Amino acid sequence: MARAGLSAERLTRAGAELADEVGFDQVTVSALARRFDVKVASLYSHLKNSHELKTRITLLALEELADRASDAVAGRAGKDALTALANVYRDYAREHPGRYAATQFRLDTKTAVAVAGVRHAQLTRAILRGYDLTEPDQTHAVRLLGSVFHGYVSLELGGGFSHSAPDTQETWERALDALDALLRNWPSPTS
Amino acid sequence: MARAGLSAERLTRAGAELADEVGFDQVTVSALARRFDVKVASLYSHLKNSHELKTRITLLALEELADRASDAVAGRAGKDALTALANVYRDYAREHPGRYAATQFRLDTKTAVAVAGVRHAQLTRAILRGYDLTEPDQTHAVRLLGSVFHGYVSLELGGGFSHSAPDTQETWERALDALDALLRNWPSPTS
DNA sequence: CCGATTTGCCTAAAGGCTTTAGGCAAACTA
DNA sequence: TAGTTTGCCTAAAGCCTTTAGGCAAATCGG
Repeated sequence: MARAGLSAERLTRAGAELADEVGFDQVTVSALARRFDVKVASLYSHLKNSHELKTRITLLALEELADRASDAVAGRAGKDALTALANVYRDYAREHPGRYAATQFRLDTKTAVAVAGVRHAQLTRAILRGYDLTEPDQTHAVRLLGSVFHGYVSLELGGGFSHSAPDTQETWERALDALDALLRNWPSPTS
Repeated sequence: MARAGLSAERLTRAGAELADEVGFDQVTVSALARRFDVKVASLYSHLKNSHELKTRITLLALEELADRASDAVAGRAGKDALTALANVYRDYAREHPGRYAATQFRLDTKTAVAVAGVRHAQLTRAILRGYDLTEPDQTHAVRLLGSVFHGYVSLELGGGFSHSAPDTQETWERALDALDALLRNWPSPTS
């Protein structure tokens, strides 16, 4: 009986594709086995359990996203960089909804979160070089940008801005205008 | 054999409590049956299926949240209202993580989304009366505020701002300062 | 080239969750 | 109080996860 050539990597990639097709929480070990035309138990030689599969997909997505983001901000600054980074997140979520959903998966491996999370934070921090912010404002700004990107993308993906006027594309552009203006003129604490 | 006095409402409330205790996606018909010390099949007289249970919990959470938000913005304006509204979302998420997670549950009943979503949008719109924005900027601002609130709360809840300095409370305050400044000085399109 | 070992996928089976069908007794209703 | 409705039950089927143990294919040492 010929071997299927399974491996944790192949399973993870296939799982990511599956997630994009049917949704991240429909990704199951069974479904993946069907996709490889293999018995379910066979996957357990490569994966500890269902949770590990999801974790791996999450990490894959976070890395892909960070790779794209790195490329996008390279050689850009200021609003140009801001827009490029923002669009990476938005486009990735639209192209790969399942993988994007995976990035919201709660990772228990604290270190894994750290590794992936830190890389994204650093990218965001990089685009702030074009603006005149010092610590701790820079950190506040990183968090705010992360919130806006993630929040917008999630709401749009989830149908939160249900097809009403004006166009969401326009809102997106105006939101980036607004963030740019904000970063160029960051307010001091009210206290 | 004494009756347990089940009903869709009681099950929904208990489901919401369960969600806060063990997480929204651990809410199962079985777990709920155990909680009422009743056989699983009994719940199917009150609920069409597992999906309906989750949908009901979602709607419950959205309403609770909107109720709190209504109270909070009543009689306030400008930054005061902005802060009050923002804190409602954040506090609710912290007090009721499971219910808050439920609000992200994808509702298929388009009308239900509409009902709940519209109410929240209107509340956000209400606080914008204290600022000088006209359409379509008002809508853009509503969406931006929604994104920030949702994005921040999700990331904080998911451990995205992993216990690093500076304090997330400080970031939250500075983010609200920033949004206030932005709304008082909303930029015109770049184009 | 071949026997020994490792590795990969398989069968088998147990346990959990969902959902449907049909039954009996408690609670309304007249 | 008799009849009807309603609520919870037992039973059973189907799908998913996970573990245990087996056989054959791939790999390696002589």
